[in-house]
Amino acid sequence: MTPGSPLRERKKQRTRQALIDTALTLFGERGFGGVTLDELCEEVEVSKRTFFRYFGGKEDVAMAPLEDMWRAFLEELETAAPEGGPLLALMEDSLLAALDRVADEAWASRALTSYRLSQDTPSVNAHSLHFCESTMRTVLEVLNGRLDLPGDPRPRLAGDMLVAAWHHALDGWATRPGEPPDKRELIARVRDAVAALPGALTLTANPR
Amino acid sequence: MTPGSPLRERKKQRTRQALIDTALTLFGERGFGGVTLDELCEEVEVSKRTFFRYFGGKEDVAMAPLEDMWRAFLEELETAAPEGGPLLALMEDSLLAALDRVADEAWASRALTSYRLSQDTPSVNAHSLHFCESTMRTVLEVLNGRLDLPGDPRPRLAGDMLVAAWHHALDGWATRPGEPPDKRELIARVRDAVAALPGALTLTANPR
DNA sequence: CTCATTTATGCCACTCAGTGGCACAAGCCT
DNA sequence: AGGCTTGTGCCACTGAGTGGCATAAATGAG
Repeated sequence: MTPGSPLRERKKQRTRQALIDTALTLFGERGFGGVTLDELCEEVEVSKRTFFRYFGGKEDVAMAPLEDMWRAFLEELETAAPEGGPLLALMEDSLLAALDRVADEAWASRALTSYRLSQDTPSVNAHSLHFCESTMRTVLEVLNGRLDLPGDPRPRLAGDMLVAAWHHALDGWATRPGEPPDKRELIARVRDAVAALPGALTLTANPR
Repeated sequence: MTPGSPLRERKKQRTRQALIDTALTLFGERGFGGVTLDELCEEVEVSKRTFFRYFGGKEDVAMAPLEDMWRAFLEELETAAPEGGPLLALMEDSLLAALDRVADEAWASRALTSYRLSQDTPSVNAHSLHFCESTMRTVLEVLNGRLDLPGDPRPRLAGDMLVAAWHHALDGWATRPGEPPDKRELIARVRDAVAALPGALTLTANPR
């Protein structure tokens, strides 16, 4: 990010990234439950105590790429000029901007592994959902400070809709056949999912 | 439920309910993290090994009332006649039917405790969200078997909207001032939250 | 360059959730 | 009563996560 001055900071970032990369590699090979923290720490040559100074838990390191994106989303909302307009579109724009900013080629591949881990490991999935909801709460607080939002249920419901669209986009992106993972495609899928929301609301089904 | 014949079955249900009641009481007093499973098991006079034959984990016993309701929701969808109509309304009806069936006075009070625990204990919240999503996936599979649904994103997005509305209804219900907890009010709040979904989609905000 | 201060790390011992295996007891069937 | 099935208790074990304290590495001032 900003490898400018502080030597110490760079070391920390390197350690953090080493933990993420190694963790994703090992989890990808043997599954989340097939790797103990002791193994991971030994591989990175770091004490377990140190691991917990970088991550809140085992699940966090597995979801780091996606969590980083959500944090970027939050920053995007905090720094963007408070324009008016449809709330959902506003959040969508910030999400896409965050995605565009944080995602390089390596990110896409890491994010893919993260998502797959979350899909076949209940505790990781649970943690991931919790992180989303938690971030969305903060998002709504930030927006409340910058926009004139009603005290309604509606802002929160709009936020949950964005999250739903995001999850669906990610799901389609991760299970699609072709390699390699591409960030442009993910962006397109987010757009499509958000655009599908109104249709989902009124969808009518017939008996079989 | 059906205390008809098998003595063994009744004993099991009694043990299960004792675990739930005692757990919610203790968690309510000292918080989720302030009670160990050993304490809980000692109180109920059951071995820890037995606890894990009834519940998948510590979080499960805390969320048992709400999880029971979701299971009832699923049954409702499986047994109800497959009528056509707006998908969201269909799911809403089943949810309300399940709520009406499972919730007596005692349930409301237990559910309230459960929800509060989920709100101030991250791991419980995470577990709860995971359970919802997991159930909703099953719901969509069931509906796919009984209704002629498109392969679209839309059914899934509709499901997530219902979940969002449910969460919001529960939130308002749990943080409302008056006592005691009332199931009718919860039902009304679910209706309101679902009705607010279209407005959330198009909500427009102005800068402050 | 050196010393004091700050900050990150390592190590150790500990709690507690969750699991596997096996022996035992309680409900069940005829 | 008899065996048969099923639920329970006990025990030892793994692994995540935490607190405390000593050490080492970066930083800043002289």
